[in-house]
This record gives sequence, structure tokens and C-alpha cells, in this order.
Amino acid sequence: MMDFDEREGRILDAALALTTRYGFDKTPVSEIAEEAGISKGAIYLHFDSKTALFEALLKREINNYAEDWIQRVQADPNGGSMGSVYKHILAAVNANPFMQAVFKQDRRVLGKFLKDAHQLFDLRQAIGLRAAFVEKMQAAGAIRTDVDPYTTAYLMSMFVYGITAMDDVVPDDAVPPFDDLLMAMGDMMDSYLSACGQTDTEGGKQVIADVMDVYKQSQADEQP
Amino acid sequence: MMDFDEREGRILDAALALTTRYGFDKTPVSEIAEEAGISKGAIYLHFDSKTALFEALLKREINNYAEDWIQRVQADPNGGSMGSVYKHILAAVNANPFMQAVFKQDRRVLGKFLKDAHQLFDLRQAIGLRAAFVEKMQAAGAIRTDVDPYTTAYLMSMFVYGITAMDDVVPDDAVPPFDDLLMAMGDMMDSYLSACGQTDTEGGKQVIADVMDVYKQSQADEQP
DNA sequence: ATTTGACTGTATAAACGGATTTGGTCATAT
DNA sequence: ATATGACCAAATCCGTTTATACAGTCAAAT
Repeated sequence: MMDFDEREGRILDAALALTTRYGFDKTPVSEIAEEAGISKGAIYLHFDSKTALFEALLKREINNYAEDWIQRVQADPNGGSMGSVYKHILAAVNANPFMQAVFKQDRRVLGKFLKDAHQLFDLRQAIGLRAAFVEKMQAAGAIRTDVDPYTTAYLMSMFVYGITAMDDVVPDDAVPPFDDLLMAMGDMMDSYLSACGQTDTEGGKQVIADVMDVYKQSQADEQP
Repeated sequence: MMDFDEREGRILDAALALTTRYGFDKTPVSEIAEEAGISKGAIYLHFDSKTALFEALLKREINNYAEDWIQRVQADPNGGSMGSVYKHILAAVNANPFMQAVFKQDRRVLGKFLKDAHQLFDLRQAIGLRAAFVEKMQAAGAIRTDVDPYTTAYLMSMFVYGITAMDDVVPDDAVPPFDDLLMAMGDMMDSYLSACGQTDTEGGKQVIADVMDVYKQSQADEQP
């Protein structure tokens, strides 16, 4: 007998592929089933509705994305600075078309889902989390303390939005290599937030590790 | 007899007000005429078509906007840095809803005009101009020379885009006071681009003044 | 000379109804 | 037990028709 959870994963995989390609509105449940290699009825053994399925997908992808950038940060030997964290966040977004659609509220991909359950992914919350992170970094002496955490967090969110949404508006050949943007953004963040050399890099690493632990813990707690 | 040019200005004023409010597609020429206090036929004594009228409006507003931020820079006692220029650019955009619509390619306002004559305002060109400006600032020793001018210019454009387009996506009460964002962005720019204190502020002022002169000259030449 | 606004062909929108698609169910099959 | 796919009602699409709005013109008025 096949593992139930594993199959649920396959359903979400199918939904991810089809939704990012054709959009929520134009992907029938039947096609998700076909792509996942099961029947339509089986889908409803896992999810109450198409909307519920999509909510699960959204949740999973947010987690995948979070885990991705956390991994990138941890793999980075000099990953103690705000700029490096930020760089890895951008890289993680760039690697995930679905999350790009979420961040820029792409109507083509999110479709009717935006109108129905648009409370599910509230940017307000994301900004709030980032503001808390900035505050912790300040408390640890990892970044300068004379900037407003919320404004800083808002700007960080705005950069993520700008960098992903901008190419809807600018011709492809006018966009610089993504890695260049990434580096520049990271350096910018660091030069802005560091108090000109006298910052505690180790403290920063500690805060980052702590925040990640808290996050992972909250994820683990949610399972039962 | 009333001044012909003055009336043309009134027509553009009317078009500006109605277009930013209802959008290009949904503002009939007849209403522009009414708002300007003249007849529809009179409009066609000034412009060949509705599109031509809009092109003239766009041109005028771009110039007004440019003059606005130039004035702000010149009025600023410590306006020699890249960050301060940038701050004033943002302030000028923020004060001009029409230009906001242009920069974020707002389909509600620009409507069908985007499809027809979308070559008229090419972001590519704006980025190119900014890149040239960055290069000049580097040559003058006003900012560090180890950043790529085009990438930097792209980021600057991206910030303008992000800061204006972001509020389509974020609840109003989650947006920090605009002045705070402005200050933070300016400081960020400065800390990123200055080589930690050893920059030539006077040189920067000179470059800025030169570039503005060139621009104003190019505007003056275009009249005949 | 200027300016006007009624006029016209075209483009856009609204109304409509029939065909098709699709979310969700459940009797049947495995 | 678990999974399936035919089935149903509701929503969506799509071609057609009708109505409306509009850009641009021009004979008449000022």
C-alpha cells in the first residue's frame, strides 16, 4: 500500500506545476489528478475543496521557501550580516516562481484565489516578522540602532517586491544579471546597517540561528 | 482674444485631472473639453488626435517632474550627494500621481495607450540616463568607483518602482510615513555609494549642476 | 478667423442564451 | 477499506446581437 502522505505530496507537486504554468483559475482539479497519476475523487480524500488544496500548497511552498533561504544562510561561511541574510532571501525567491507570484500578487497565477482568501498571505505579517528580526539584530549589536526597525523591514520587503515585479515593466534585455543585483543589494544593506566596521558579526550569527530555531520549532509544533 | 498657448495649457490641465482620476480609456475628449471650458472641436485645433493630446500631456508632465526634482535638489543646502538627489527624485514622484502611474505602468490610468504607443516612455532610457549620471559621479570622485553603474542605476529605478507600486499590494496602514522611507532610502544610497567619508562632495555638486544644465539645454533646444 | 456642437461610422460594452467546463458527490468497483 | 469516474448543478465560456459611447469631421454660427 502506498504511503498516503507521499501521495499528498505528489498532488501538491502537480498543483504547483500546473498552477504556476496556467494559473489557479485555469487548472481543473481533474488535471491535477491526472498529473498526479490518480483519480479526481482521490484528491477529495486529501482536501475538502480546491481552495483547501491551494491553501495547503501555499503553506507548503512558504515553508519550502523559508527552509531554502535558511539553508543558504547556514551554508554561507560569512553569513552573519544582515546583507548576507538578505541576499539569500532574494536568491530563494528568485529560485521559486510560485513564491514570486505570491509576493507580487500575480493575478494570472493566483486568479480568483486572491479575491476569496486573500487573507492567507498577508504582507503585513511578513513585514512584521522582518521588523522583529531587525530589532533582535539591533539588540545583539549586529547592526546600528539608530534606524527604525519597521521602516527598515518595509524597505526590505519592498526590495523583494521591486526586484521580482520590476520585470513585468522593463524589457528583458534591460535587466542586469541577477547575481549582480543580489550582490549589490546585499552590500547596500550591509553598508547601510553596519556602524562602519564596529559591528558584532558573531552576535548576528547567533541571532540568526536563534530566529531560525524558533521558526523551525513553530513549524514542528504545528503538526499534531 | 485669449492666448492660444494658455488655452492649450488648460486643456492639458483638464486632461491631467480627468485621466489620473478615470484613466485614459474612460475620459472622453468631450469631457476634457467641458472641464477646460471649451468645445470639443477646439481641442482638435490644438491636437491632431486624442493620442497626440496624451503624448503632449506625457511630455509636459515628464518635464514638470524633472524640473520639480531639480528644483528640490538646488534648494537643498547639502544636496551634493547621490542620496540627496535620490531623495528628491522620490519626493517629486510622490508628489505627482500621474508620474506615479507612468512609472508603475498603471493600466487603469494609461489604458489603451500602453498598447499603442508604449515606446513613448521607455524605462530602458530612464535607466540608461541614470547609469550615465552614476558614471559621471564616479569620474568626479563623488561616489565609489567599484560599483557597476548600470546595476546601480537599475536598482535606483527599481526603488522608485517599488516604492510607488508596493502600495497596490500592501494595506494602507502597513505603509510607514513617506518621509521616513525617503530618509532611509537616501541614507542607504549614501552609505552604499560613499567610500566611507572620503568623498568629494563639491565634485558631486558640480556634476549634478552640469547634468541639470545639459538637460535644461536639451529642453530649450526642442522648442523651435 | 475662430469656434461650435450636431452628425457619422466605428469601436466598445451590455444582453443573451446555448454549449462547455468544472467543482464536488457518491454509487459502484476493486 | 480505498479508489474510481459517471454524474449533477452551478459556473464559465463563447458566439451573436443589440445598444451605447466615442473619436474625429465639418457645415453653420459667431
